[in-house]
Amino acid sequence: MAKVSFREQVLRVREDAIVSTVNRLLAEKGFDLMTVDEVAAEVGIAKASLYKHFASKEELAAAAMVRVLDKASEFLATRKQLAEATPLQHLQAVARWTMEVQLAGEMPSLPAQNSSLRASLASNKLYLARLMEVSDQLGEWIVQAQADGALDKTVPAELVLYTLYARACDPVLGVLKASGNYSDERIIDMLLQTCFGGLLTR
Amino acid sequence: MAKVSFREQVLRVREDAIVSTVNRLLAEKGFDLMTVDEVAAEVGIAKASLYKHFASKEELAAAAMVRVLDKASEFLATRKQLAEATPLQHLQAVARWTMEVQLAGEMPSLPAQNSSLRASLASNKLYLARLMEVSDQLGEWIVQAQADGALDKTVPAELVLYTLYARACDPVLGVLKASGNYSDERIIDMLLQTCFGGLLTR
DNA sequence: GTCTATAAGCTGATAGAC
DNA sequence: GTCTATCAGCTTATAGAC
Repeated sequence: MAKVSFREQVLRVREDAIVSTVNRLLAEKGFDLMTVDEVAAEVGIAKASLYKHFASKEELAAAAMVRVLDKASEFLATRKQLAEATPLQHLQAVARWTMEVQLAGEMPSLPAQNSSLRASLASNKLYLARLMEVSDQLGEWIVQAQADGALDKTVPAELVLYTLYARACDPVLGVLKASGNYSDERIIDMLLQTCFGGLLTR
Repeated sequence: MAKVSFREQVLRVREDAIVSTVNRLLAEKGFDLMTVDEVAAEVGIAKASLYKHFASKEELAAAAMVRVLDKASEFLATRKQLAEATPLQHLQAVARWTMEVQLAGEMPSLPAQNSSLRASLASNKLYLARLMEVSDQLGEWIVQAQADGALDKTVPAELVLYTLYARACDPVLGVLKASGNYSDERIIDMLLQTCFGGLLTR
């Protein structure tokens, strides 16, 4: 019993090391340029051993996404404690947090559109479950923010949700950072402004 | 002389057929899932012949992007004839046009972030030249729209530009279309609203 | 000469033997 | 766990057809 538990713990620690490495490489180079050989080498195990833990390169990426979604869930939970904050403030805080993660180089960058990954993620139970968990919490705040008049009621709640997700992996962040003209904080402030306030003069 | 001209014309027609096929496949399946074998087969030429025209898979994609940018330039030119339209109306018309192209399944879908393509495009003279051409015209309208008070002056012009480009390949369009809840026109109207007007109540 | 067909080299993902 | 195939897909080389 204790032996099994210990073995399981070792496995969990190793998987954790794998996912950490994958997360970093995905943020650095993206899914295409990350090779499984590279992951195995950095973790310090054989490539075949990797495949004992994860059935495919796609599942590696999915595991990284699950971890990020878990971190997001944590963040949402801490926000929920703040009784004095409005739903809109929660949503803006989440958007800010996702951009901070991205600019910190900790957001896995996956091909958004058609790819082998898309199909794989769409049928990954664990990923979908975490995504729904996060979406449910965000959806709650979105509906509340629309009810209290902060968010535009003519925009469907699902579009608001997708828009927030899109900001979490917005390539514009990277372009602005690469230009070197703005601090990370300024980039995030500007993106929040265009996302919530739009491009038009208010 | 006439012989050379004829030969050149044949080459141009063939390249046109290649780029058309590549454009369609990129829109359908994306860069990753498009294979060079597939392109050659659909065009009806040998793969080796393909490599006479284009040196790599990346250059095939670049050629498709150049074509789209040319179409965009044409569109900008026709808009410029409309003397009575405001700069803001021009910008909104362009954003609408890019979304129409995307929903019509004619927008090449490339991996936005880190990939072999990114580096290749960044050093493709022809692509960069067309991109700059389009950006210059858009930049003119952006500056004018900010000057006449239509666009928010506190948003740097370059961020406005990047935001418009991002809308041209926004994955949110595809997600909304896949949901089946909205017509193409409604999707575009909503995206225009959130892009220019923001999520907040006005 | 240019296009075609074919095949072979290379890299990277995946599966199986040990 | 490692080591060793296998397979797919990009790229290049070779040889023959018009």
